Amino acid sequence: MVGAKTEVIDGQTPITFACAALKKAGLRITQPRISILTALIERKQPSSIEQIHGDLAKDSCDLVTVYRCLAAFEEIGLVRRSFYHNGTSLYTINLGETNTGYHFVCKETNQVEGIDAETTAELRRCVLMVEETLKARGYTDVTHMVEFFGKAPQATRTATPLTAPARTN
Amino acid sequence: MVGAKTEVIDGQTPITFACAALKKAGLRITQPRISILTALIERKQPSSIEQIHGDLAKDSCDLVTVYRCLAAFEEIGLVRRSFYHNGTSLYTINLGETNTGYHFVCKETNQVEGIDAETTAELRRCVLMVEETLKARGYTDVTHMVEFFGKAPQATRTATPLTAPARTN
DNA sequence: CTCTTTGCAAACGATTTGCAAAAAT
DNA sequence: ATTTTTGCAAATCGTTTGCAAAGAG
Repeated sequence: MVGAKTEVIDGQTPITFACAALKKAGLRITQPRISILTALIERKQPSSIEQIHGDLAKDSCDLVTVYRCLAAFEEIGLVRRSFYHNGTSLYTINLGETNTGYHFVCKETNQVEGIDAETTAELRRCVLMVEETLKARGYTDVTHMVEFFGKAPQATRTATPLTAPARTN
Repeated sequence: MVGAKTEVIDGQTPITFACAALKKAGLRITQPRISILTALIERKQPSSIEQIHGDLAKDSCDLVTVYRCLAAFEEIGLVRRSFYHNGTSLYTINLGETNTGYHFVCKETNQVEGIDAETTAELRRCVLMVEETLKARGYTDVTHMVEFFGKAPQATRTATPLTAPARTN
C-alpha cells in the first residue's frame, strides 16, 4: 500500500489525471499546485498539511498556499479530508478509485497505513448493514468512518515519519 | 440512550463514583469540578468543552478551568476524549461501564447519539476480528473507532443542539 | 489583457500558560 | 499550614483573510 507512482487511470498518469480535474473545474494549473499534487500522489497515504508542505522543495511555495490549494482541491473532490482519532486532519488524493478502504494509524509515528481489502471485507459488509438499518430508521446521507490505531511494528514504519501529533494535549 | 441520571455503579451514584475517582487519583474535589462532572453525567452524550461550559451556571467557572479539569480527568481516565469526523473533540465520562458502543453524529446539529447494541453486534465482532489479524501481524495496543454520520431524523434531535462545528472550514 | 493565484503580513479563534489569589486538605 | 486549583491576562498555535504583485490562460 505504499508508493504507487506508476499507476494509471484511464491511460493517464496520476498527475495528468489530477491536472485534468483542475482544468475541468476551471482551476488554473500552477507550479505550486503541481508540486502539492505530486507530493500527495507520491505519498499516497493520508497526509497532513504540514507534511505536504515539508515535502515541497524549500520555498517552492508558501504554507498558506498549501492551505488554499487543499481547500480548493477538496471542494472539487480532488482530495478527501478526514479527521483521525488523534485530532489531525489528513488529506488523500482522490484518483477516482472505488474506495479508500480502512486505515491503521500508528500512535507513535502518526503514520497512516491502508489495511488490505481481504482483511476488512467482512467488516465492510457489516458496516453497510448498519448503515442500511440507520437509513431504514430515517437517517439520511449516512456514511461511516472506521479507524484502527495502536503501535505499528517497526518493520512497517517508513523512513519519513510524520512530523508530530498536530494536537499536543 | 439519553438522560441516565439515576444509574448507580457499585451502589454509588455517578457523581459519588466520579468524586471517588478524583480522590483516588489525589485530585481535590472542588466546586468547579463537581459542576463539570455533573454536566457530563447529565448530558451522558459526548460533549464539547464549549458545551459543557455553557451548561454550567453562569460564571460558576471559567472556560480555562473547564479545559484544565477535562485534561486532568482524561489523564486519570475519568473521561474519554474522542475526535469526530467533523473535527470536534468531545468528552464522555467514563463510569466504568463495559464499553461505550458506536455512535451516530448528525452533520447538521453535531449531536452524537448512541446506536443500540443489537444493531452493532455483528459489526463489533468483525472489528474485533480485524484487530486480531492486525495483532497477529505485529501491531500492538490495537484499538479502533467506528463512527457513523449523516443527517438524523428530526424526531431524534434534542432540544439542546450543540453550539456549532468547532472547526470552521 | 483579464481573471486567478500567490506571498506576505495581519487577523483570528481555540487552546495553553504564568502568576498571584482563593480554596481544599 | 501546605499544596492544589482557580481566574485573569497574555502567549501560542494552527488556520484564515486582505491586499497588492505575479502568473496563467
